[in-house]
Amino acid sequence: MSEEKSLNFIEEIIENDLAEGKYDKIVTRFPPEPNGYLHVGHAKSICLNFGLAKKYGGKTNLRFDDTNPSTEETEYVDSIKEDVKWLGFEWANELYASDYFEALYQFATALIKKGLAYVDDSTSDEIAEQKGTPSAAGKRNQYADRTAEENQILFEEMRAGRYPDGSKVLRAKIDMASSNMLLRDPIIYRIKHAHHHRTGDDWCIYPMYDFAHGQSDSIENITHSICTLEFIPHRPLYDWLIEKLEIFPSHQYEFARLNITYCIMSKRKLLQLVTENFVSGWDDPRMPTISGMRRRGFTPESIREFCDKIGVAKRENLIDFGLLEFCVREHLNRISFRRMVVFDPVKLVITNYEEGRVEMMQSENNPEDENGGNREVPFSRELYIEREDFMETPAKKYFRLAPGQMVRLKSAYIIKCDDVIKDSAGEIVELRCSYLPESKSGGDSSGLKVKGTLHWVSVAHAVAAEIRLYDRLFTAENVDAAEGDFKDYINPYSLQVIQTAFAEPALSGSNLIDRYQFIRKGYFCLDKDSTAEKLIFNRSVTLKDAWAKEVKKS
RNA sequence: UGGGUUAUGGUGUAAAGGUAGCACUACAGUUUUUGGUACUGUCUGUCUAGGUUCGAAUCCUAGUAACCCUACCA
Repeated sequence: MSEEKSLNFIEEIIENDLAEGKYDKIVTRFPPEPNGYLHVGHAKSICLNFGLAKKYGGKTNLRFDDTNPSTEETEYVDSIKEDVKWLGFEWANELYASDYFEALYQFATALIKKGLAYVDDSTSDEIAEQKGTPSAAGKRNQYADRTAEENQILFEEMRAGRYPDGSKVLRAKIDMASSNMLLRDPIIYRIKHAHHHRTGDDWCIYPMYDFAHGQSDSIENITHSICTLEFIPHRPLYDWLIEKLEIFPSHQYEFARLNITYCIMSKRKLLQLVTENFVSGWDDPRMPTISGMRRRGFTPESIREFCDKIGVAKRENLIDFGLLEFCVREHLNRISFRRMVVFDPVKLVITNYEEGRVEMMQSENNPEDENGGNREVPFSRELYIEREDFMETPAKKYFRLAPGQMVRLKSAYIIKCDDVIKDSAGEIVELRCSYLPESKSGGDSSGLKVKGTLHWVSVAHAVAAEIRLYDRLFTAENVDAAEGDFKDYINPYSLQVIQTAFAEPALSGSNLIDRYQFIRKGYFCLDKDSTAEKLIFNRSVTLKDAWAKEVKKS
């Protein structure tokens, strides 16, 4: 059987907890804030949280962390649900931090009663000032001395809308001298007279992250609350609140977020790319968003495989984008239909092939799939081949077409180039070739072996298509570490459009879910911009190209 | 002389005192009607300096580096 895979540190913690009988079942959650679209970094978290529950027989909630009405929208909620589902996961419950606003308010009241929270009238500047710095302790102000009764009344009045935004906050009373800034009497409620996408105008005070997240975890009996490294300093506060509130003890564990070369993973920056029109939208195929990758033609299987391969640990990492591409190719190779499309055509005439004759050639849909079947490809006297597949004076080791040189036309005949026709500018306009009738695919009795095989499309049967080729969105390997503004590193050539490529007729019936390999070109899928009149294909990823490497070397 | 976290090939990630392994990348080859796929092989690594031990990536001591923490964001 398969060798047992080593556990990541979170799996180890869970297996220990389970072995000790700390829990019967584990409960995890995926807690996005609905203020942007999900990206591949979220995919890592989704695969982790849902994957753990699946592996250890537990469940996972989808919980929207919607405590800041000024940045959150229903559009984002909808996109997040769609993306999680598309990735192949099912949540046990669809929940919202805003469902708990009343419970959270009661928790705050409990803290006030215990003398562990107070209403502070200071301005935000004053609060920042009194907070000190990492190396200098903060100071408590006179508001911290208010009685529980006074705080209770003030907090009720805050809720009732008696005070304007920013005039008062509720703070936990912990330790202004703590070396952990988050324990220096953190703000847990602020006044925001803002319309919330779910609770409307019911509230004008909203809990802060630290007073919502852990409490929501606790309410849902989350056993393992998994987040990223930057929340490590929040853990003492997370634990403090649970302890003082005497509620279900959820525990927080932190792992390193995903970074990928030539990508940005900050929602703020991605939003900027969208609003400033550097890309066509959140689902632009160049975006590292789940919706972008979906439109690009990446499969959920390949993204899950990627998340599995990158592992889970606590050290900062920068994953090679090539690994994602590898996972995409690996899956697409198994499932995609092979088709022929010529991007940059040059006409090829087979002089000894009868005019008007058309043969339907059989070509396999997928050599990786024995049961994949064949499709028919029309062959005739006039064809298009790729301009780069001919060289008048061939480079060494070039085994494509050249004067006097023979190649096979994929699933058809072996041909030989006899003549090159140029226009007055010296541009090649036509290649005149002859074919070997006895070399037909499937019944080749020519005895000849040729090194090159070319893809082709019959001129008379060609279907026009637009092709969109994508390259990395940024020119810097580590965009976040690069000097200056990230927008300075946007790759101006990240999108290249081929207006008119020529496709074999089988492609005319394409639909959005089909995946293709355009032979010798790469993996492609239909774009949603396609119409009945116009086919548009996105390149998901190129094929590995040994010849390109060879050329680069010299 | 603030606190916290992390250091293993080019990139990730394993090894819980006992052969430094796996994947990607790179390179070389075999097969091939895709210069694809598949297959085979090769290169490259324990942050530094001491110490404990028969034996250290792992334990101890002292350094070094990177990242995080001073939002009424999450």
